[in-house]
Amino acid sequence: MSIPAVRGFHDALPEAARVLGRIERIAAQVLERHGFSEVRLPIVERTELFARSIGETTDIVEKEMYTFPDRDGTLLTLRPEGTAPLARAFVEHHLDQRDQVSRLYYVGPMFRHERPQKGRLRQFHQVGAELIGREDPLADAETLVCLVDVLEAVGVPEPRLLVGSLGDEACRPAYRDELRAFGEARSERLCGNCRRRLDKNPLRILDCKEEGCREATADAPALVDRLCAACGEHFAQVRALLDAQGIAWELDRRLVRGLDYYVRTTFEVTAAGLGAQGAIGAGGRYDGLLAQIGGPATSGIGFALGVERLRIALEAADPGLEQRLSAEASPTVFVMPIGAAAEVDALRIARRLRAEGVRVELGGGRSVKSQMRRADKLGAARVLLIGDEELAARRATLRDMREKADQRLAVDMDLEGAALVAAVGEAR
RNA sequence: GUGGGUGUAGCUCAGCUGGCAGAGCACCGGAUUGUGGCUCCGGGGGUCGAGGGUUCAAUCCCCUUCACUCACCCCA
Repeated sequence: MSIPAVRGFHDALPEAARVLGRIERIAAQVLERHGFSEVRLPIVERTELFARSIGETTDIVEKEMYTFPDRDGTLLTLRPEGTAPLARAFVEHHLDQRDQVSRLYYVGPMFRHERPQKGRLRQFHQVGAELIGREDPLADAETLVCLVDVLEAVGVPEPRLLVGSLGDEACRPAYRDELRAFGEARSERLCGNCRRRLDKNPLRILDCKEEGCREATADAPALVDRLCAACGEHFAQVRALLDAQGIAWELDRRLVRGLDYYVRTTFEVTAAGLGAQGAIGAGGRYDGLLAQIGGPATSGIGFALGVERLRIALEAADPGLEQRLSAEASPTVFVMPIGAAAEVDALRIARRLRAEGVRVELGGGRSVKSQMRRADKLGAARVLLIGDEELAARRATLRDMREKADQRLAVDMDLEGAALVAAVGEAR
């Protein structure tokens, strides 16, 4: 291989890109329907934005960021997630002055320097939606409903929605201390990793997949049982709203998120077929984030979906999806010039058909046989053949590729618009 | 960052205990001069991931390295 792509940075060739594009398009449609507007934000931000918002001690900031100095020495980072940049733009442009409530979404690449594996790339794409300016439970419920709507429209089979609450500054610190004490009391049963976590981020021991740790923490106190009155009430209302809508969700008593800015409601969606990476989307409430980066004391909640992971989930459940979408992209008409003299008319007719919305592939160059093979391979429904005979008569030969008999119908080469489409399309 | 698996044609892979590198599919051309699919015939294509070592001889054995992949960690 000459110059390979960078590790973890994948090319999406037409077949894959079609599926990815469809996912993004459908998601965007649903979000627009929910009142969200798209924003396009930079891929590069100052490193301090992520350090301050995501949290200095999170895995993302500690070891997963693509960080490099700009020419003047400013530390820049390829965005590892979308919420912090959006919050930055929100603050920078004083969007809170424009409207009490903002609903914004984005689609684009994110970068994390992790070891690649199934469903995990160093450059991947997310569709994210953020509802800023509302702190009432209805906003949480509405965001979750939106997430469910997107998943349904995209066609994710049997998603599992896990919802939990992380409490806030009023109740989490006390719980953290309690959990640390709980863990230290039985630290001999925890794995080395978890022992280390006890000090820095005790909540993580709940997330460990080690059998021993799971057993040791099975009866650990749960944050959802230690919420302060305000958080407890908020969560109860969110749950009630979800239930009233018949949304299928599961309480995750030990849901932990890898970003420090989350408070109260957090959630995660998983789907089958993703190997060890089950999550296709996640999100939560981040009431302190905007103030933390120098903005107004405005609350927000949002989610992000992993586009590549959605694709894996979709294709795991429907292996024929890629092929079907490719077939749909086949040209309807293959315009085939035979000889240089026919090229002018072939190109013109192709343009006329396309102007009417017909998918047209223009052939050319090679023998009739090889052009026919190509038309067949592309899945063209009809071939419009233009050679010397046709030029002389000003009538192109039309062949329906589904017919086996060698029938030949003539199409007036000087037709335009709907008449041309009718002549080509109605011939059988 | 750690561990396992795998690197042979564009793709999927075969190649027994070292002895000149193969198949299927794909691609290109032909089988009536301007008509596809099925069939038949032919063709182009390979530094056997890279570097080093052992050997008369290495795709095969040894070392190193790189890549891909799965898993851990963590996450979309």
